[in-house]
Amino acid sequence: MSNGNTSINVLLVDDHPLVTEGIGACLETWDNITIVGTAATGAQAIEKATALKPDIILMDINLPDMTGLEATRQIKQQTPDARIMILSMHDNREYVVSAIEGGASGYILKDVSSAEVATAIEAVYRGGTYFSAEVSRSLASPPDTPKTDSILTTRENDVITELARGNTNKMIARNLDISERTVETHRKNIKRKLKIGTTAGLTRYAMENGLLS
Amino acid sequence: MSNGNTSINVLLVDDHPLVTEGIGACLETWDNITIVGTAATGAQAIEKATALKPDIILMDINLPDMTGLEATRQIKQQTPDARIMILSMHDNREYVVSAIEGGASGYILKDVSSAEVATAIEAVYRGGTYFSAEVSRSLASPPDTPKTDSILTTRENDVITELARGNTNKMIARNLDISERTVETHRKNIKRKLKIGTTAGLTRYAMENGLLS
DNA sequence: GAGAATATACCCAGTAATGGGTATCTATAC
DNA sequence: GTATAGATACCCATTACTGGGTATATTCTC
Repeated sequence: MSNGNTSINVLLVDDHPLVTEGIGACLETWDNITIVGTAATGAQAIEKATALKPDIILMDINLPDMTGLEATRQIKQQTPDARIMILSMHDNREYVVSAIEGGASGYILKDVSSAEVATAIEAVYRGGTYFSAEVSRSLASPPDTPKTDSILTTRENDVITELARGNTNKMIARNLDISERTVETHRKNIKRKLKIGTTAGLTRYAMENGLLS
Repeated sequence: MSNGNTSINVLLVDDHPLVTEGIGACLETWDNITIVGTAATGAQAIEKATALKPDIILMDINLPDMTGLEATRQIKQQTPDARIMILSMHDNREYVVSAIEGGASGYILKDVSSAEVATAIEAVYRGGTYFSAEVSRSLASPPDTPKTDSILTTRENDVITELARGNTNKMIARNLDISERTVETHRKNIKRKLKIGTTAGLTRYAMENGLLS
């Protein structure tokens, strides 16, 4: 990648000097990346972000005084143009979403190569966002709705789904090709099993359990 | 970025020759990117993905025979290691999520610079995922529940909330210190305004509009 | 074979809700 | 003063649903 680059100034934030030095040494082998500073706490990071005005801040999540996410939020508040990438062991969705919402432009797992980190830095420097592959997968897939392992029978699930869609017993009977009395009976059984006494309650249950997809 | 690169072979998929040629010309100015082929349809893309084995496939969403997302899915099925980036005018969340779920490693808007595209290509080539900034923001933030600004009156909101909690008209009357007849009237007005005919429907509405917090 | 679960269907007397109205009072805007 | 909106309340005939049952047939498990 040699199409006219200037040096990207990077501030490294991590409370482990071994990590800071290790990553710093690796990145400095890339001829358009310069490590302009390091910080071991969130407060230091915030201070040096202002003082050094780095192009990119590489932020660990676990800092002794505050989370990297909180430091990110504060830095983005005082310097909205700051480009912050999170470096983390964790790929869980909540962290990733919080990081993006807090203004982070990247989220990299610590198990990737320094080449990938360097590429990520350049990608973010150019205005995009970068995520390790596992991270973006967890971002795209919300946690499954907990489907109860269902105390309702197949037919009862049919009936509650119909009911929650607003169908009368008469309509449900027609839709499921059974008698209205059967619908009533299923309805009674559903209420007894779920200990829910009203149509509104059953509707809520159906929604909360993903029966209305 | 000159730390030991080989050339990245790129297949361009777009049904507009101007786009294909334009992007192709821009990318070829980067000395580690080679355009090894172009395709104007999904079927061609699938065929050339197998024949040319490019490192990266740059896929437009709108193709004449199938969506770029569908072509992506099929290519990933036959070549799971293929790295596909979507090129699109659209930053909407459904497309982005579907692209990731279909196996895409990147999603770039067509309004970004060729430098950003080249960087994205390299980022994806190295194993990460890349998104234009606007795209990752829409990915992190599910659409706000549309809170209607509210065609229901204050009292009507009270009643629908009570109703969705499963209270009978009698109970609602007691809770709100009004007559049952008034509850019925409010209920009629709510249904008319929302064009929703059933308790189940109103319950769903209440849930979807955050009235049951 | 016995028992349980599921699906189907019915009865009874009662409650709950409905659509289509009507009406009054108060507050606000013009 | 007039018109409108919101809150309150009512009437009527009807539909929808309910709790507490009862029952039969089928399938599966022990």
